[in-house]
Amino acid sequence: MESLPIHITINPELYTKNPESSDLGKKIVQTSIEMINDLGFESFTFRKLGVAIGSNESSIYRYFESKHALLVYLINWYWSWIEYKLVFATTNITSAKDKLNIAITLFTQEVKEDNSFTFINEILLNKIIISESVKAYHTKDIDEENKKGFYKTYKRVVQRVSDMVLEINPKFEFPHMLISTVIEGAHHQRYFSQHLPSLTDVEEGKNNVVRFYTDLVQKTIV
Amino acid sequence: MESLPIHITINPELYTKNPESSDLGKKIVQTSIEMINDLGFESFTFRKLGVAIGSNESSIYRYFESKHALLVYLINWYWSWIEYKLVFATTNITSAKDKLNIAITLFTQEVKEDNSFTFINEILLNKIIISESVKAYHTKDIDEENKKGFYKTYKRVVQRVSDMVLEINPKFEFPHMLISTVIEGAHHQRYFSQHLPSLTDVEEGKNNVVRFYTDLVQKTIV
DNA sequence: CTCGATTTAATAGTAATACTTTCATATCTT
DNA sequence: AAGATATGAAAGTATTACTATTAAATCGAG
Repeated sequence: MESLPIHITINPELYTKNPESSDLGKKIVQTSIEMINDLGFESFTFRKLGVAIGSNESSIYRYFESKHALLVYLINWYWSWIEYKLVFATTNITSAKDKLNIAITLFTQEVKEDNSFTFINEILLNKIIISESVKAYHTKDIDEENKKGFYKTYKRVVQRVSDMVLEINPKFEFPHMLISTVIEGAHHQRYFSQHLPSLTDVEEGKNNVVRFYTDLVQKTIV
Repeated sequence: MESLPIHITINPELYTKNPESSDLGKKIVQTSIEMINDLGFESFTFRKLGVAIGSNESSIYRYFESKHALLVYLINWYWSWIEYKLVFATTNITSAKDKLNIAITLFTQEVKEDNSFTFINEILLNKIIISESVKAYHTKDIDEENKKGFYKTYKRVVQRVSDMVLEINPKFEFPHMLISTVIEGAHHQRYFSQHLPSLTDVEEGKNNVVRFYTDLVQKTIV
């Protein structure tokens, strides 16, 4: 699975010029991931990115109209990638319970390998999702952006897994709540384990996040 | 309970000058809550607040060193208030299960009344917690601020309720994860229900958030 | 290989933000 | 009434998040 030369297509509304269409574009995305990780989203600027890649600020603006737009692009890329992994990993598996467990693991485990079939480092991107993604959708423009389809990929992933829940228990009332709780919850737990450890029970090498949410889902949907 | 003239004390590290010590200070806090709700945290500025209260920007800086500091103050006020309600509502209740249910309800229900024993509107403050609180602790300075005790109140509330979980099932491995998942999850669900409804199953007047999390906790800790 | 189109770079500029500083004035305290 | 403290007014700074203009480099088609 990991080495297939797949290609992730991103909704053209999410960029001004497709960053995949040029070396500069790829460099922008690739380096922005590193810099957002290092500096945090607030301290990251297009000016600094320009300096880092030896390119001009104004050139970056031809690809993304703002750093917010770039973050939204990255988030969409991430969810497209997760969706691909999800579909691939659950194809030909008949048991709904097995499929659901695969999905929960995918959402809650730490990303530890960069498949490098693209210019995007998935380990770092996962870290950005954990630390910065809430900033993308907690803005005053959320409704407008949602209308434009900026969060479609994420919503589609939640829908797919909610359907698995309903396959197991068609009477379960809150499948979307459950799945979005697991996804956002797992991100928070990873963040807390680094910065506010007394809010969590994560222990090195014990896979607690995956175990906790897997168990929680199984018990809740009965 | 609601009409007791209680007083909430805030850690002095969280302000430069105590806003409760003057009319101006109270007006700053009171009006900032309204403005953050109206404008969102990003568009809210001390300059705008100064205009709104007919006071000078520089005077506001004498109370809070930045708008981030003000947000952290508000969050702490909120958690102190919740802690008070929690302790009050669970005193003299012997059943650990009952206590836990009271706590979960407190965390997940919408705040609908402003007790107005203070200058703070708790309905609006709850909305700020839902929409903006993640911005307070998703910053590069989190570790430093955590060391200074900025998030102590929140952590103490989580600890109290984790202890209730352990009272019911002393072998449960992940009490902190469970409680922080419920708290953050409930905030997300409220936010999603307004802005990204396909990520949730909230319905008007059906109390779904409370029901979902109450049920989830009961099943998970067994 | 060259002409025209496209892409990128360089430079400058703008409005707003998030403060800081200084000094004057008002108010409150004893 | 004097001194201390709180607030206001005004100006200033560095940075941000862009936009605009023009020139240079590069690329692709005939």
